[in-house]
Order: sequence, then structure tokens, then C-alpha cells
Amino acid sequence: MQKYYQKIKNSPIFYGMADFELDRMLECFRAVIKHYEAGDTIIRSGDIITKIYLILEGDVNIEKDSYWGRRIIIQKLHENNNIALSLVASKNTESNINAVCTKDATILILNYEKCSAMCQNACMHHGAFIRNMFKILSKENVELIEKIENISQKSIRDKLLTYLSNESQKNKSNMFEIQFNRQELADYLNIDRSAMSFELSKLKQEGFINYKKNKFILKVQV
Amino acid sequence: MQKYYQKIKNSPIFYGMADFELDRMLECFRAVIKHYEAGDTIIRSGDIITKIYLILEGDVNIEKDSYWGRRIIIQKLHENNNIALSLVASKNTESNINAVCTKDATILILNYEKCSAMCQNACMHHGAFIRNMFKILSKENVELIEKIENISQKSIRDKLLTYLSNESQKNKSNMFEIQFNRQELADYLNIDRSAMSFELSKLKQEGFINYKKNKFILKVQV
DNA sequence: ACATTTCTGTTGTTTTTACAACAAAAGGAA
DNA sequence: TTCCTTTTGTTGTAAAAACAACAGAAATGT
Repeated sequence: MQKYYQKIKNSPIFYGMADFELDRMLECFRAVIKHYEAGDTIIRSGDIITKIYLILEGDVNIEKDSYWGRRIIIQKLHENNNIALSLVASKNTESNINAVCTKDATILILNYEKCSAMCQNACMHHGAFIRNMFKILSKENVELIEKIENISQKSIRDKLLTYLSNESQKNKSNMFEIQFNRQELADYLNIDRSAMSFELSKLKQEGFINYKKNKFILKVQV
Repeated sequence: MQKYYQKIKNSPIFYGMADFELDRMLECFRAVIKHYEAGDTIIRSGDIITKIYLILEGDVNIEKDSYWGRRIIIQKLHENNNIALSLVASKNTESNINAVCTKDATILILNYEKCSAMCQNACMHHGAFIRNMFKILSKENVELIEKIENISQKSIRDKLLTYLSNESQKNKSNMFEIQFNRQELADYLNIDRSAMSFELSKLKQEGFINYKKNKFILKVQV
């Protein structure tokens, strides 16, 4: 635990807490650290989620299997992200998603149920913690809405321009670097990779954008 | 305010509060009630959101205008829903969505900022309130993920079957009634209405489903 | 009951996308 | 460097969806 203390302290979910408060919380939550290898399933669809998972290292995908085989990537999570935080609040709710480790990961696991039952009123730090959770969930909400906006566009071109425009706004610059490679971007936008590459080429030719690998320049105000 | 007291009391955001607590909260939050007519814009993209909006009556759409004209419906909100709750937590964040009244509405507006600044520690009911908000946001999160699942399917048929299957699960029955009419369902699933109607007919012919108006029977386990 | 409006289903045509197969470029390892 | 692997770009074809236009059904108002 000591090895990861700084990381834990700097994570959004413990934001603004002094060391002594953090120590108290970790104890109260029965915090444990668990390691997962790429390919491991951390949460399986159907599991009852009663714990909070904080990614300290590694990558995790939130996926959903459709009944006819196709796998949908809902979110890609990294360091400092929480897994399935929204499922903790709705008690005794089965998970409807899988959380799959895609890059060797270290996860901090907090027994939220136990703690919230015990110290809802007693533990003075609980209030700050739940406010942090609320903020995290809010942010996630905004991101999900953004994803819906992106994939709700009706053509590949519109999806790309909307996505790039959103990224540009977030970076407050018309030059920015994206987090996805081409296949991942296609998965995120729910389109065919080759068709997307073709459309990117066209957009470049027509002077709307420029790019090299993951660095993009949005030349038009969309 | 008295006219809507029971509605307010029974809303999820004030869940579990006694009358005296509710009174105190409403005062603390500087609660006001505002009426909107169908067509009114309640929140405009660019607004800074510092208040909590609770729908007591009427319908509200959360929409996003794409830069090339098309309007995307992100969510349809009704009685007991909160508008843009996720934007309140991220302080000083501009709204990136429009909230448009689609059926004459009565909205309870709470000055969250003022209250949370004043009584974060003082007001003993604030804790319960934020836990309620957390739960609401969690639920919304789960619904957004479900929408992403639905619209991420690659064919109209798969979108329909996924949506119907999810509805069936929620109703714990293979017979259920859906909340959308055909045009609204097509908007929600991001597909063309007529193409959707055609696919529904095929699914009925092939024996996968049966339906009459908004009542559906899912005959297969998908 | 009748007229009018709204909602739903059907069909043909055009446009867009997915898919497959391959080419070119970039990145790593020996 | 060279070989091999991974990523990205290109093209033709087949499949799917959007679109438009209309017909029939259901709901609504008078």
C-alpha cells in the first residue's frame, strides 16, 4: 500500500484530503490492492457490485457483449479512473457490463458498502468522499453524453468532424493529439476503420483537416 | 409552493426526508417554482449552470445542435427528473446542451451553489441530499450506458432487438409497453423511422416479435 | 358521423456504409 | 541494415440504410 500512497492521495476520489484523513478512510474502507493481468476480467456481467475500484496503474475496458457475439467497447479507463462507480450507488444491482483488463493493472478496492453502513454519520470524512464521488460521476456523465453526441451523427464525416471539434474544444486549440489509434477511434465512433481512413483522407484533401498519426489540425470552425 | 408540496416531497432528490427537513432544505436552497411553455428553452448551450432543476410537471428534451443543423435528442425527461444535474457539480462549467420544454412544464429551481457554500458543514440535511443526488446521477449514468449499447449495434435489426431485450429485462416480462412512439423510438435509436417500421414488420413476420401500437411481445430470448 | 390531422406501414430509388483484399508506411527486434 | 509485425491507407463490390412519396390506420375535434 505504501508504494502506491502518493498515487492514491492524488486520485480524484480522495481529492483534498489530508494524510491523516486518507489513512482513516483507507482503514474504514478496508482498502486492499489487487493486481490484474491483461486479459483478466475484473467485473463480469451479472456480478453484484458492492466495492469501489480505483485504477492505480494499467488500462481497463468497459465492454458489453451483445447476444449475437459482437463486443461493444463502452469506455476505455486508465489510471485514476473508477470502474463501474455508478453501479455502487444502486445497491444490489447486477452489473450489466464487463470490466476487462487490457494492460496489466493495479487496482485499489474499497469496501464501500461496509463503510457506508458503519460510518454514514460517524465518519466525518465520508461527506468529502461522497462529494468527490459525485463530482467524478458528473464528469463521467458529461463524457457519456459527449460520446452519444459523437456517435449520433448520421454520416462518417459528421462523426469525425464532431469528434475532432469536441477534442479541439477540450484542448482549447485547433492542434491536438488524440488518445486513440485508428482502430480504436473507429470502435469508439462505431464505424468501419477502412471507411473512416478513407473519409479522413478526403477531409485532408479537401482542406478541412490535416493530420499525421495521432496529431490533428482542425482547419475549419465546425 | 404548497400546491406542489407532495410532489416535491415524493421526488427522488428529497427521498427519505421528513417534512421539517424538507422545509428547511427548500428555504436553504432558496427554492422557487417556474412555469415554462412548450417550446421554451430552459437551459441554453453556453449557460453556466449553478442551479438544480427538478421537473414537477411536463416534458423536457435534452438536445444538442450540431453545427450543420441537425438536432440530436440526447434524453427525454419527465416528472421527477432533474435537468443537467451533472453540470452542477462541475462548477463554472458551460452547458454544452439545450434543455427545451416539449410539454408545458413546472420546474422547481434550487440554488445549489448558494446553499452548498453556506451550509456544507452546517446543514445536517445536506448529507442526505447529496447522497440522493449521487443515486440519481448513478441511475442516469446506467441509462446513458444503456443508450450507448442500443445505438452501438450495427444494424437496425440488432438495435431493435437490443432495445426490446433491454426493455423486456427491465419489465421482467416478455410482454411490455414502450414509452416511445415510432418516430421517437427512431430518434432514440438514431435510425430512419420508415426503415425501422419495415424492420419491425419483418421481425413480426419471422416470428421474433409481436406488437400492436406500443405493446410488444418478445418471442425469442435474445 | 364526418372531416382533419397525426401516426404507422410499404415500396422503389439513391446514397452511404461495411466488408474484403490488398498496398504502403511505420515501428521493433535481431 | 534486414526481416517481420503492426498500423494505416486505398479500392471495388455487396449490403444496408436513408430518403422520398404515398397509402392506410388511428386518433382527435366538431
